[in-house]
Amino acid sequence: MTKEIESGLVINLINLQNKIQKRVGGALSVHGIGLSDYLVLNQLYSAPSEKMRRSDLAERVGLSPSGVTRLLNPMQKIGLVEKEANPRDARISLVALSITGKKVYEEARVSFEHASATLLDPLGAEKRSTLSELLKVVLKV
Amino acid sequence: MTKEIESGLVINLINLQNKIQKRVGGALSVHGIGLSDYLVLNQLYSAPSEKMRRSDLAERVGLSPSGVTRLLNPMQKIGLVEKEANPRDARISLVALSITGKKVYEEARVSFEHASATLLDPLGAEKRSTLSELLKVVLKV
DNA sequence: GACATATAGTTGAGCGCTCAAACATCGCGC
DNA sequence: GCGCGATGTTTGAGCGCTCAACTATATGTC
Repeated sequence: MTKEIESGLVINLINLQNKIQKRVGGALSVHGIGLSDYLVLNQLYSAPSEKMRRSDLAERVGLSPSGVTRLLNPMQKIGLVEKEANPRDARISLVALSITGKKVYEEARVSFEHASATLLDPLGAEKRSTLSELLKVVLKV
Repeated sequence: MTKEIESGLVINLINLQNKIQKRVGGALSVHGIGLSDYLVLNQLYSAPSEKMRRSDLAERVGLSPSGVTRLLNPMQKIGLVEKEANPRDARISLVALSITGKKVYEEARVSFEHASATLLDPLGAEKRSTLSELLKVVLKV
C-alpha cells in the first residue's frame, strides 16, 4: 500500500519534469540555447578558472560523454565555449567558458531564475525550502 | 537571493529526473518496455473500460499527439494495445489495452513500484508523504 | 446541400541524446 | 624501450521525441 504512494510520487516527478522542460526550456530559447546548454554553462561558470574536462562535465550535467561532445560542437561554433588542450595529458580536452559564453550565461540566468521562481511560486518560501531539503536527501544516495 | 534557492532547486529536480530515468527505465527494460510505454499502459489500465482517445492519452502522459502515434505503433505490433474506431466519429481512433498488455503492465508495475520504493527509501515514510503533497501543489497550477 | 472552419490523427524532417566501437594517449611491468 | 591494460574523447547507428504540414472527418452557416 505504501508502494502506491511511491510510484504515484515518481509519476508526479516525471510530470513535473515535463513542466520544467517546457517552461524553463521555453524561457531559455530566447537566448538561443537549450536546457542542456544552460546546465553546461552553469557548470563552467562555477568551475575554478571556468574550465573543465569533458568527462567531468558529462557527469555533472547527467549526460554521456558522447552527448557532451555533440552538445559542445555547436556551442563552440557560435563561440560560447573554447577548446583547450592539456599540455600534461594529450588525451584530455578541456572546455573553457568564453567571454561571450559568460555574457550569454549571465543573461540566460535571469530568465532561468525567473522561470524557476514562477514555477515554484505556488509553494510559499517555507515549503520551497523543505522541498529543497527533501531533494538533497534523495540525491545524496 | 531567494532566486538562488529556486534555480538550484529546479536544477536538483532535473538531476533527480536523470536518476529516475536511469533507475526506473532500467528496471522496466526487463519487461521490454520503456518509461513512456509504462505511462501509457498505466493510463489505459486506470481508464474506464480500459480505452482512451489518442489525444487524451497524449495529454495525460505529457507527449505530443505525434509522439503518441509513434509510441503506439510498435506497442500495437507486439500486441500490447489495440486500435478501435469510434462509430460515432470516424476521426477518433481509440486505443484499448489488450489482454497481454494488461498482463505486461501488471508485471511491469511490480518492477516500477520496487524501483520507486528503493529510490525514495532514504526519505522516511513521513517525508515521502510531505514530498508527495508538495508535488501536488506545484503540479496543480 | 455546398463551403468554411474546427478537430483528430499521421507523416516528413530533424534534434538531442544513447550505446557500442574506434581511436588516441598514458603509465606500468618487465 | 616495448607491449598492454587503463583512461579520455569521438564517431556511426539508431531511438524517442517535437514541430509543422498534411489528410480525413465532422459541424455549423447560409
